[in-house]
Amino acid sequence: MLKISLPDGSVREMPKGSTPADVAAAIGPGLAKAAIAARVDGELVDLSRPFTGDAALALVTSRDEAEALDLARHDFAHVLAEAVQSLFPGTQITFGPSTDDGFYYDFAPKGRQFTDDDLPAIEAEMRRIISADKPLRREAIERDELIAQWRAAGESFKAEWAAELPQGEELSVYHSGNDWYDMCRGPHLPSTGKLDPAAFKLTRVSGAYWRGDQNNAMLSRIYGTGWLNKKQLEAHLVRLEEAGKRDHRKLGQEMDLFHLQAEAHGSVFWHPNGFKVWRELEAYMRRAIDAADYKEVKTPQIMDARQWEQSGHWGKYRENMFVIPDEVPNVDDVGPVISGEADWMALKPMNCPAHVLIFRQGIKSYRDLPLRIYENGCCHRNEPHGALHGLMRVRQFTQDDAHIFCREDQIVEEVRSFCALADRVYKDFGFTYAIKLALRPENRFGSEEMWDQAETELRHAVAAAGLNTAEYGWAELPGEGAFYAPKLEWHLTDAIGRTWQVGTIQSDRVLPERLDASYVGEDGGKHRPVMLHRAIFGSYERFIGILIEHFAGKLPVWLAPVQAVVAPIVSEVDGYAREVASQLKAAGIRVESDLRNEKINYKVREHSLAKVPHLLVVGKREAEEGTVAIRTLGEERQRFMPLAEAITMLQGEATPPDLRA
RNA sequence: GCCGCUUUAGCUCAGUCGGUAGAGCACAUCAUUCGUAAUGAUGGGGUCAGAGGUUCGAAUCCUCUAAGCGGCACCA
Repeated sequence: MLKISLPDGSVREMPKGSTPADVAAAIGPGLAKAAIAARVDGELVDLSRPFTGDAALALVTSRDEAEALDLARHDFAHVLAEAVQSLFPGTQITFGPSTDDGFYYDFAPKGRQFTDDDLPAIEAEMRRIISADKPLRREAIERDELIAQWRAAGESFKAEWAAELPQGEELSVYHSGNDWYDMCRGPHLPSTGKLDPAAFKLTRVSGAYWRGDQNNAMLSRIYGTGWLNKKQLEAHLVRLEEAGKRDHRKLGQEMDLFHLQAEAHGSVFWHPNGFKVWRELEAYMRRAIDAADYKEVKTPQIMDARQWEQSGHWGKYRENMFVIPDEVPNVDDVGPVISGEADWMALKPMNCPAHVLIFRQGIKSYRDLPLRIYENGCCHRNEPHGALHGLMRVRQFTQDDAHIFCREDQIVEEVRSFCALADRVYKDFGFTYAIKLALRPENRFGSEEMWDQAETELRHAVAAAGLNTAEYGWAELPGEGAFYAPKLEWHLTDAIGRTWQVGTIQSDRVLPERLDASYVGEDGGKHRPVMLHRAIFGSYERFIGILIEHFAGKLPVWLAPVQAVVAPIVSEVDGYAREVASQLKAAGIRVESDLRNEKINYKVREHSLAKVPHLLVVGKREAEEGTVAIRTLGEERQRFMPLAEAITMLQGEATPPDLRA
């Protein structure tokens, strides 16, 4: 007999060969029905997996939501694969995991790729398989035998994969009924009928490279979202819809902030409203860097290719650079082809080399360090076309970029104080964040010792700032550093839980070396400074995009392009409305007046949709009393107050957070 | 760059079987002076993304190009 201990401390004796399902049945029919998997000695396994000895057992039911969701999504992926192979014979299966909100499966289709139009039929077939309540049965199988089976079945991707698993390893396949199986580690639900046929939806198709490598075959990926029940699915679809309403591209158009067009694709046309937000951010950042003893500079947009060669960008980054010939073209030659030998220039993709060139002017002493050089640096990068996305990924952008030149022994303190500065900034905008350390990538400059040292310093600095904790989502990301330095990364969490990588600080010894930056030390000798690359917003474009989505367009008053609109009810009080507007303007409020011959309902609607924070309505009563009726965005009530009081209130709200008492 | 889809008025979109382009909003003019999410009437506005092809005839079918969207890959 086996001794099976349960979470409540009790122990059950079970015959050899029995399974978690047998224990569930022994406890009661209700539990037997509710159980979907088992945790045996901490490991999640099938209900039908026989015990191999005495064990601690915890039965998993749909109340264990995290496990249940993952199991269900994994099963949905299998059902999807089975459905596709049944509808499209000859399609090869490859790989299909669960995701944060559902699942996907990658197929190598026969003939053509799948399209959205295929989804309804596949969904219907999936529902049929679920309704058929097919038992999911695990079978252990020896590796070479499975490879032979996959080859015989024409499943070359599966065979390739199995062939890379260790020789002689026992693998497992899961059978769905008697007519379909897939290689899988498991575990799975006992049968397809445990899935709710109304709790999933196929959402889109896309291409995906086999094993994520663009040199490999392009597969056809089908995405779905999957849940435990219909209610959860519907709640998820509502969340998607809400997220769609925050889309900065849509809000940017509605609020007349900016536009993009084909003739300058990947570059932003900032409209007057959008640029007001930009200017407010720029002013905020200037106050921050002035207070932190940075020196602001402005450097050339275009530099000679030889300079980029020396910095290493020509070798490592040229694919992403806009390169132009350095010659005055003969007017007659200016046509589709520019021929002849040309020296090359390139638009800067980064500001760092230019900042080193400023550092190099004149002799620097150790007394000058740390020297913090800041620039609102406009960079151009020729990004892969498929990567462009609204304000989030553009080809021309402006970074809040700075480079701190310092001695080795100043690194930890500089990084620590940067952490404090970044913390202050993100809190001013209402974000929480996580910090990650991106470690050396494969494609890199510099020695192993240098990377060891740089990575260790950043770890120390984060520890000194007390940020290497779970609270700050501390994690290390192997292989994700820049080609010249490891990076600390700040990942913001927005109002609906999405994360955005914005800020970074990187400790770099490569560029000072390549561009021969040096300072005179206390010993009178020449020394190499370390260069810390750092940004907080990342880029103005992207940061504004994130702000728009975070606030769903309802920017805080200090950032709102138009902070208040004065709207008279009858034209008789236009004069008073003008007076109100002019007093607000004199008080530094970004105000507009809406004197159009429209009903107040119309004006309320229009300015609400435009997300103006405060609408100041004035009628005969207000004009007589010298008051205003304030309607604040998102509220239906009105507040009546004397004009002077309203001005004080608006001034308070319009004060940037760093200037508040 | 790769896979799929899309592109019609300033915006959102309709346009059947290939027969010569429509709505709402916006805009303009006129009327209306109104108390918190759309006042009414009238009017102007289109090389149907671009190029080529099939056809008596193309927004519609085919090819190419460009851009956009969703992913993949990329992301200092």
